[in-house]
Amino acid sequence: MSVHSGVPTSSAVEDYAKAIYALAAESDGPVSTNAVAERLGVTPASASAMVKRLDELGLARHVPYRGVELTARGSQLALEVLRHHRLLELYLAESLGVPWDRVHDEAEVLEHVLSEELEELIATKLGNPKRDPHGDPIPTRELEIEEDHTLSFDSLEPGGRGTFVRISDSDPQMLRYLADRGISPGAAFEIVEKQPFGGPLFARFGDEVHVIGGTLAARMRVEVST
Amino acid sequence: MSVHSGVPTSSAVEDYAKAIYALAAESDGPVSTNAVAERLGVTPASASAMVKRLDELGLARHVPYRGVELTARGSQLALEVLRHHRLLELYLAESLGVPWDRVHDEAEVLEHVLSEELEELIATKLGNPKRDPHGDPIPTRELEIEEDHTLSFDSLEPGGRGTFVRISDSDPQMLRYLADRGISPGAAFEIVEKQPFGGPLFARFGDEVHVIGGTLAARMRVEVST
DNA sequence: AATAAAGTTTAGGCATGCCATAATCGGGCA
DNA sequence: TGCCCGATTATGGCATGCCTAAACTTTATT
Repeated sequence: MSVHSGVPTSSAVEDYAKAIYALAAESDGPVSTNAVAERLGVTPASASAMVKRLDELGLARHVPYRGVELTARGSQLALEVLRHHRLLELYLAESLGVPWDRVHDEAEVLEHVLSEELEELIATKLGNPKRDPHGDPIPTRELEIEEDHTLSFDSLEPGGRGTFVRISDSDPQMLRYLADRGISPGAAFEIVEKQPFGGPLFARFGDEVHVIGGTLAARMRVEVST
Repeated sequence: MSVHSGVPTSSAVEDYAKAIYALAAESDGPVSTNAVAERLGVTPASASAMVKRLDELGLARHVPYRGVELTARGSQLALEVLRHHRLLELYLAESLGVPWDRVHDEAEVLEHVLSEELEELIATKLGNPKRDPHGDPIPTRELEIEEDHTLSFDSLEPGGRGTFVRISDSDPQMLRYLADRGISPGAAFEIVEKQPFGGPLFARFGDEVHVIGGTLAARMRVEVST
């Protein structure tokens, strides 16, 4: 049990704050209890109870049957944990050589336990980086985070060009799949073709044309060239 | 909740195993429930309940009114956690520059959360060290630990010579106190004088004679020169 | 508008792990 | 032998965090 902004928080509370933060970013407006439950792999009943607790702790505002929204303090907590998570991912990969697709799970555990002192030492050692190995932005010490102006890969149309920026870090298999094909954050591409009816995209990365569809295409975040 | 040797263990269980292991090493024979309670800062009632649980888990054998002893599995668990703890201490000090007297508290938390994979990477990075920064031996991957043939500093008599090996790692203030005076593990000394009635010892470390008594002298472990 | 489906919350339980109080046991001393 | 004190345990309580089942609200369909 640690304390952030005067609020006693457990791992569970931190995970809920993170989940609500992430869901709110994906589709703004209040977040449904069910969505939270699904994301965390608990039953809706459990989520409902915890959401109520976050409300009582002043971390969120919950209107029954309507959804949850984080308060300023709740967002702060989420960003604090996010900073821990992403710093740890980068650190584990760079300093300890943990494989790219394993860092997420390790960080998931350590993030709740990292002291401010260690956070600071790690950030300094890494040179206060702005992005983790998945390309996700790392909140600053002051908990400011770079705004996301990426699009999902599968929202692009033929002829579109851009740069692959990141992928949801909770999908190590996707990371490995792309890495195996030589596609990693920073890779430039051009959409060659798009199959209708939710079909895959054909995109040129360097010399090769790759076929990418399904959930993978939906989870890939890209920055379009103007 | 992790799993060691087929037994599901929580941080609490691991802490109890560690405590019993340490107490058994200090004075062999079965360990009293009360001693465990005191070491962990819980009431005897709580310790009694947990000791019973360790028994049920097959980690210890507890004979009411007689005391507790770890089983083979229990010792294994304790050594596993000890290995985590000491590797972490060394790693934090060496790779992240955490001050010598802070590493214990950080390691105390992280030891319960360290994955086998990370343990292995850290051990390799450190070159499979045999001792942590306090001079305590680190159990091997196979959980063998170097036998302790040290004596407590205050058991020595004038004329005795030896090497300061380590100090209980749960006393950062003692560590700092000694470090401030230029005394660290490996330092050779000779006992100059010993005050009677439990008084302090006068010992020469290098050129200087230091006066050391009380709990500090009792906690310092030394190796005597033959 | 009535009803069905989907989403949400409440009620009741279970396990962990801590505490305090109070009953009980065991060994030493008179 | 009997008594007392300290160690041990039993009992009941509290908080976290998860579950299932059942009740309830909202939204969609007919």
